[in-house]
Amino acid sequence: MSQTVDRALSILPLLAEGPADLGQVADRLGVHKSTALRLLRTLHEHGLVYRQSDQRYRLGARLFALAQEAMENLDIREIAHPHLTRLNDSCGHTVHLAVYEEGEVLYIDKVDSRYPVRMYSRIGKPVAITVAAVAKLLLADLPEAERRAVAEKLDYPAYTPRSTPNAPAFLTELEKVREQGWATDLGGHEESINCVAAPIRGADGRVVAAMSVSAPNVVVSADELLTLLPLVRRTADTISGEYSGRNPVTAQ
Amino acid sequence: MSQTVDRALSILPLLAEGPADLGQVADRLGVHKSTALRLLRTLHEHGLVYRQSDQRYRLGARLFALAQEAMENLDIREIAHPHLTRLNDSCGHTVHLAVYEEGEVLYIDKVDSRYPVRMYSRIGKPVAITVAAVAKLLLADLPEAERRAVAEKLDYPAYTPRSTPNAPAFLTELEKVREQGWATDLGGHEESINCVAAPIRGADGRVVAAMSVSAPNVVVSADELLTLLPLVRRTADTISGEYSGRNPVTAQ
DNA sequence: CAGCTACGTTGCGTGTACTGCAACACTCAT
DNA sequence: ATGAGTGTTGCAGTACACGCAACGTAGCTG
Repeated sequence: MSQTVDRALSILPLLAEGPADLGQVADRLGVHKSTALRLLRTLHEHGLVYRQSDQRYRLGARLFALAQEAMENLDIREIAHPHLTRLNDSCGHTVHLAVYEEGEVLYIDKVDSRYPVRMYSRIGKPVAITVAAVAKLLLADLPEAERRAVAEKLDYPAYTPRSTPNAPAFLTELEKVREQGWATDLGGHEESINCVAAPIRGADGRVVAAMSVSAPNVVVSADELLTLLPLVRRTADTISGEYSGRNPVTAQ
Repeated sequence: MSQTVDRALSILPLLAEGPADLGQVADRLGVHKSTALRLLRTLHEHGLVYRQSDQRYRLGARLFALAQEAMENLDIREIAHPHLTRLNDSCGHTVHLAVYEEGEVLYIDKVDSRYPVRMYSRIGKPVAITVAAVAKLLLADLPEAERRAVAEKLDYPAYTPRSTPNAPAFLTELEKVREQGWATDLGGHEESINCVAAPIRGADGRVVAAMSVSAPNVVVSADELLTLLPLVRRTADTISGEYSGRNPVTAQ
């Protein structure tokens, strides 16, 4: 690995915490000011950092544009989106699409026609991985070894009394999810929110993404939400079929 | 600036166009494969690129998280948001918030309660800078020299017959906008869409952001939309006041 | 206003760490 | 099997990134 690049890239998460001046950056990197300056200049030239009027540095605009383009290029999202909106039309609840990447699960799409939700507050943000229904599906499909490794490394925050408490409980839950081919989150993240989720598979049967429908208790009970399961699974299967290049699938 | 970092960062926009394999990256950088490999590995370690199952590289998840955090740290957005939603409540149209940064104008917030718009398709995306009302306001406030320099460098795509045709036309338009303290886009980007916009100023009077209300012709005529101008300007002024720390924030 | 400190910036010699080469390992087609 | 196409590794030479020290410029303080 390249030392110089490594140092330069370490600046980004540092600036993500908030603006910093040259001295602070140099200190936290453990390098001389002149070195930090050169790195910052290079980052600046690529638009990844921006120098605000008080001369301090913060993350730059190009970052948005890149994240943007990266998102647009995810073909799963492209394919899934119309199906997600259609599902949303017919049930009215929030629909999420998520993928797994290197120990993290992220939402890559969301449809919610009812409320003016600030979408970017979730898209791209790591999911509550130990409780979210989509996370369970994505992790359940990992190879045994990796699954256990990831499960061991995670924190298990007790969002609610129903949150997954620890790694063993999580692993047995994943096993169950794996068997049944779908997952739920019943008040595990927020007391009053329930979700049902189904996997989207590639041509080789591996899970490439997962989608879920979420609704608060006050609108529909958990049991009522579960009646949507067949519809969710059918939608996921349709997307799977289209993603694999097969003709729209009628299986359920 | 640093050559190594420069090369590494050049990989990012390259991958933004779509996934690429090692050879392609090396070619487009004009370096040896082993060099490209080392750079990619470093980027990978920082989560900025991801290696998909077919071994090709694409942009990684950390990018979203970073863009995310950068966004959250923009205090203008924080302050403006409740005012934007309130404006949206009272008029029902789409409301945008945008800032200028290094030759680009970007939307950093958007409220649209009516339709299930895919918000992220605009947030963070560079604005049609030659025609958008918010862009005119932001550019109009630049120092003479910079304004001209930017105007000269721009492309002037003819989105519609009413699009700004060239740099001189743009500069006179900016002059007008500067004088009157507000701006419009009447079908300059999309034939049937009109916008009115107002500037948000910092304590020193400089324009730090701009906000706009947009609506299609079929809903309200351009004249009708213009009747909203006082409301838009009042909202912008309120935000300006709060941003400058003048008016202490009152409980909502 | 002089003197101070704190900060960003510049030029330069030294030596590190980045580069490109060449050889290797591997997967697919033919 | 054999070949062409990948990605990967170790190594020697040298470009280039590093830290130093000196300078420029603010912003305080007496």
